[in-house]
Amino acid sequence: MIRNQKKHPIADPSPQRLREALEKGGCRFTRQRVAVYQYLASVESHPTAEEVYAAIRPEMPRISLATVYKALDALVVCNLANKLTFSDGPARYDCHDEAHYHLRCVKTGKVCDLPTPFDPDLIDKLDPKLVKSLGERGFHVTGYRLEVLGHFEKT
Amino acid sequence: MIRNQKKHPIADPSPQRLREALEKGGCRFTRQRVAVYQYLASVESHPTAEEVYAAIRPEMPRISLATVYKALDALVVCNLANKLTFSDGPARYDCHDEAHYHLRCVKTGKVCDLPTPFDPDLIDKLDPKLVKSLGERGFHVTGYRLEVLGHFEKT
DNA sequence: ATCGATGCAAAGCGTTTGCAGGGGT
DNA sequence: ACCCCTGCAAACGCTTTGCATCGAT
Repeated sequence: MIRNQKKHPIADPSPQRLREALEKGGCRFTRQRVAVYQYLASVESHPTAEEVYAAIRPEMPRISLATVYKALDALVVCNLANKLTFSDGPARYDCHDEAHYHLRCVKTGKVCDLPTPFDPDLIDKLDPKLVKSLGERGFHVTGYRLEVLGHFEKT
Repeated sequence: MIRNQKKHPIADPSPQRLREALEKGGCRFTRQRVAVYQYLASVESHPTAEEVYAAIRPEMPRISLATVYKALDALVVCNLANKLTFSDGPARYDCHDEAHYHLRCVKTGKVCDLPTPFDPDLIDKLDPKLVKSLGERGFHVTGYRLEVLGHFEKT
């Protein structure tokens, strides 16, 4: 049984909750992180760091792309966001509260969520001994990630 | 049912078969591609382009890294190899015929194969209507990827 | 006051591309 | 002879880093 499958209890974009979660993770509460987090919470898509940067700049013109990367890292560390990283192209981020599967277009790199219910025990169903045997070797399984790959018929 | 889940019918490193597969894919048969392919077929690991380059250089000192990348691309195009891309770190290649799952350490980014048998029909088992309903929307599913995530107990 | 975070620029890494010359068909 | 492939170097895209300053605690 996989415990601690990534969940994101705080999809609420309110700064108070963000503050608590950042502090719990040992990170400071800053304007830049509020902006990044609120943007992430406001969109359905899974934006890249560049897209977050472009979206935030109009209201915060002096923010740097490096800061966006660092803010996104902080959110991931504090378990406020996911970094989706097993594809070509730039990493994408989300801060939704339910674990879910993703659909990725191998031609454009775009990602969207699948409606399929997430099964926290899928790994055990695939291989009932796996998590235990990895544990015996010192590897602690915290979750898994599944992407369905394909493309739209027309080029 | 997912069709064309990556299979590699030609794991045989013989140049004759390589030649046929390259020609079928519209690619020329060259010494460099033979070297890359034979090295890939000779190892258990999933080497990076750099590793292939380093392994081949002693016997072919004038080969360039760019050529290794292009040769690997040609093998992938001709369905002779797989390209495995993970977020952190370089792409890795294999030319074995079995798809498999991966284990990734969220702290170090290291990836290794899992012994768990690959189930080509997993998506249908998770959600029997998904592939069909995506097809009706013009999305052609070609495969899926699954990574088990975690870390070693001690940092 | 402390020490992490910011913003800028520059470097880093893996990969791709432009081009002149070489090699497969 | 054709045109793809090679090898070199330079550029590329994404991300991280070094450093002086700023700002949250």
